[in-house]
Order: sequence, then structure tokens, then C-alpha cells
Amino acid sequence: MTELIGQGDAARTLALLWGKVATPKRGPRHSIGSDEVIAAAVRVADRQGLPAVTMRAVGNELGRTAMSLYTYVLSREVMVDLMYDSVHAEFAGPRNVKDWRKAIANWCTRLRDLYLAHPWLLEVSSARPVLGPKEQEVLESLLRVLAKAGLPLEDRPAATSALFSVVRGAAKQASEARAAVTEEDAEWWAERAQALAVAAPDFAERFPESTAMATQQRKGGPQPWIRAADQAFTGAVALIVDGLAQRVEAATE
Amino acid sequence: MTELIGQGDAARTLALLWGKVATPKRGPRHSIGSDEVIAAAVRVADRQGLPAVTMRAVGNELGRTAMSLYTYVLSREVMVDLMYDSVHAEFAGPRNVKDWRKAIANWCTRLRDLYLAHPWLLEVSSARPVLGPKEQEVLESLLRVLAKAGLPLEDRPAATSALFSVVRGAAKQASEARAAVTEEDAEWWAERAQALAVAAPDFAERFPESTAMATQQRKGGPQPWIRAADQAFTGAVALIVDGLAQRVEAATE
DNA sequence: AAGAAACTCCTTACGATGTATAGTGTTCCC
DNA sequence: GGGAACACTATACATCGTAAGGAGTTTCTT
Repeated sequence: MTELIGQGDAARTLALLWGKVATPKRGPRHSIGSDEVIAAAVRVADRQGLPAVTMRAVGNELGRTAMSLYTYVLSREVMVDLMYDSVHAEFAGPRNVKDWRKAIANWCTRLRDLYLAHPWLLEVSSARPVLGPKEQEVLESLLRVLAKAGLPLEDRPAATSALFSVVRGAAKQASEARAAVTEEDAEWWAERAQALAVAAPDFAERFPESTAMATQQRKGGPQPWIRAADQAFTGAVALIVDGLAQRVEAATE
Repeated sequence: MTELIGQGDAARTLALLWGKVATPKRGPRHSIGSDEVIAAAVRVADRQGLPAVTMRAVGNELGRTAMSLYTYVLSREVMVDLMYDSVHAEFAGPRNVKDWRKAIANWCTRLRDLYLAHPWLLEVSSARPVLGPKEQEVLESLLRVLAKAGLPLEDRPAATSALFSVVRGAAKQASEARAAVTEEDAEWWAERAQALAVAAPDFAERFPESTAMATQQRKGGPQPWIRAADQAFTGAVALIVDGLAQRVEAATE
């Protein structure tokens, strides 16, 4: 039975997200701000992944105890939300605004690069939306392109939904592929592949289409995983852009 | 009956996934099988979500201790992998195979419904692929449709990547929307919305396009969230299908 | 037939986690 | 200058996955 943990959560969190925190009048000065806490947490996440972001680890990163963080961030969950929005500041809006097709492709690539720079972003449970300004700006920048392209209002939810999904999906796949290149993990993959061959000797007959696609993808020269993931990504984006072009044409006729 | 119960995690897990476990010769009979363990874990996950799937909870579901599960599943992580593949058995391949466009839409809907029936599927970290036969069959069934449609081999990775991403993304959004209808959570959302209005009074001016889309979506009658999410989903799928149709035409000319 | 071996399942225990609680010391308002 | 508000620390607790070891059960070997 999940109880509503503290009624003030939402207001407090949103205030932090939108930079509307009133500084207290009395008591010792904050030697740091919540920004520093978030930055430290992001550093830990970038280095060691999201599970390593424990209150103790972040406190240690700041030369402080775990409990002192609660002065700034109310709970770990909230801290992760703040981290999430925070790194979206690194996102730079799309270029090539003249050609909207290129602008969309550019938006997708930049967002994917953000996810690749901070893979833990994709582990943040979006069971409940964060609603921060920096992530909002990412969405807004896409909508600006779609508006200028002349895409009807009613088509935009589908478009944004599709593009966000594809970028996130591709980023996930790409970061897996990237991890596979690590020496340690390469071994893991090899072992896994062999174990699969033993466990499922009839794989090729049972899943002919999957096998065909896999062998096709393996022809990509060195580091085929990464290249394949990359091509799947650009291909998927192109697919959606083509679909959007049809909608735009239909609307402007 | 292949013998190899490999020493490694991977081999053991894959053996379980592909049903190639050798039953031990000595010792007391298993009063249950690993299937029952997985089924019990799935029951817990369906009722209370993935975080509630603790070894103790699953053990309790079976009238057993937590530690006894290690006879069957080596670790919690492996157990979740097995759960993941297991429920993909519920997936029924697409109908309407004659019209490949409808078949794809059907495949997407069915997969989304699976995710909605077991929302915890979307929380399973796909940092490392599961490689089970039941999930593989889901992919294979899509590839069969694409093959029959005449989509060139080199376009299939992009197509599958895009469709999987869209279905997962939409399912995530939909399950959030569904959660919002719950009475408890409705309150949470209302509180959240009000807090946002306070924290970001300039939202509309700052994000005009986002606001326009939101108001547009709100015109959807009762339960606008769900309907909006649903339309975004079908729209996104249609978008991709249109893109695929172009590729198919280009190839068959 | 009987001991050894293999196996299931249990009890206990450990380190790690998020955070409640209580206390110490600092800073500012009246 | 006293008291309220606050930052920060130390300690403690429930819960988690699971390591370790033991008791009881079944089968193989002899």
C-alpha cells in the first residue's frame, strides 16, 4: 500500500525544479546549494551508474554525511528527479531550421547524444513525469520545428511521441552496444553467445527471419553492433520524417 | 535432454530460458518447479509491481522461505529475466496477415496490450538483453510480416527498432495515464498541477507550443489522458507504416 | 543393507540501503 | 542576549539480496 509520502513533496520538488526556493532567514549559511548536491550526484551517476547514487556516496562526494543531503533534497527519489532535469540543460536545440527534415534529424541526434553522455537518464523511472523546465524546453524545441514545418496540431502528439520513443529506444540499444565493446563485457557476450548456441541449437530454424536479419547486420565491417544500432536509429528517424512529410503535404494542399 | 548445466550464470540462465535443465538424480524431489516460482513472482509483480518482488515475498507466495528459491533461480536478477520472457508467452501473433499494414498495426496493439497487462515489463532493465525464446518469437512474428510485405532486408532493423520503441514508449505513457485515473493518484496529479502553476506561472508564455498541444489534447472528451495517449500511439504507428510503405514501393518498382 | 553422495529447504547472519529520530552547534531576529 | 530557525552529525531501524552452515530426504554405490 503506497502511501502519499508527505503532501508537500510536489510543491517542494517543483519549486526546486523551477528555481523558486526561498532561502531561509535564520540559521547557518548553506555552505553549498542544492545545485552542488545535484551536480555531485550527477558526477557519481556518470562515473558509476544510477544504482551507485546512494545518499552516502553523494554525501561522501561532498565531504559530508548522507543525512546532510536531506537539507537540500527531501528524498533520494526527488534528488534523482532533479538530476534528470538538470542534465537536460546540456541539450542544444536543433540547427538547420530552414530544412525542417534536417532539423528534426538533428534534434533526434542531439537528444540521443545527451542520453549517451548520461546513460543513467534512461534508467530513471518515468512512472511519474518530472515536469522540469529543462526537459520541457527539449520538447518545446521539437514542437517549434513541427509548427514551422506546418504539421497540423492534431498530428503533433503522435509525432512527438514517436520521435521521443525512437530516440530513447535507440539510445538504449546504442549504450548496450557500447558496453559490449568493453573488454570485460566482450567476454561476457562471447560466453553468452556460446551458451545460447548450446541452449538453443535449433535457433536458426526456429527463427529464420531473426537469423537473416542478424547475419545481414553483421556485414557492417568493424564494430558491427554499434554501426548497426546507428543505422537503425537514423533509419527509424527517416521513416518517421517521411511519414510526417505526407501529413504536411496533405495539410498544405 | 542436453546435460550441460554450465558453471556460468549465462549458461544456467539460458538453459532455464530454453527449457534445457537436467533434473537432478539424487536428493528429495522438487515439490515445485522453477515454473511455479516464476509464476508466483509474476503474480506478485502483477499485484504490487516489480519492487515488491522480493525473494521473501515470492517465497511467501509459495509458502516457503526466501532462501529456498535459490534452488531454482540462482539470483533475483535471473528470476526477473525469467519472468520477463515468461509472460511473453501470452503474446498472440498478429492477425490480418493479408493486409500487411493492418498486420503491423495489430502486432503493435497486441504487444502494447501485453505491456499494459504487465506494466512491470517496462521496468525490467534492458541493460542486458534477455535472449529468451518467447520474446524472440515476438520479434520473429513481426519480421515475418515485414518479409511478406516485401520490405528489403536492410530496412528491417530500422523498422523493428522504430516499432518496438514506439510500442514501449506508448505503453509507458498509457500506463502512466491509467495510473492517473486511480483515485489516490488523481489527487496526486491535481496537487502536482497546482504546484506547477505556482512554481511556473509563466509556463504558457515560456512554452507556447507545449501549451497549445496540451489544450488541443484536452478536447478529447472524458478521460482525455487515456484517449490522447491512445491516439498518439495509433498515430505514431500509422506514421511509421506510411514510411515503410514508401520503402516497399521503392523496392518493388 | 548401509554408508556416501547429492540434493532440498531452513535458520541465522551480514553488509548495504533509505531515512526517522534526536542531538549539537551556528546564525539571525527581536 | 535569549530564543527561534536552521545546518549538520551520530545513531538506529527495517528491509533488501544472499553467503554459510545444518538438518532432513532421496538415490547411488558397494
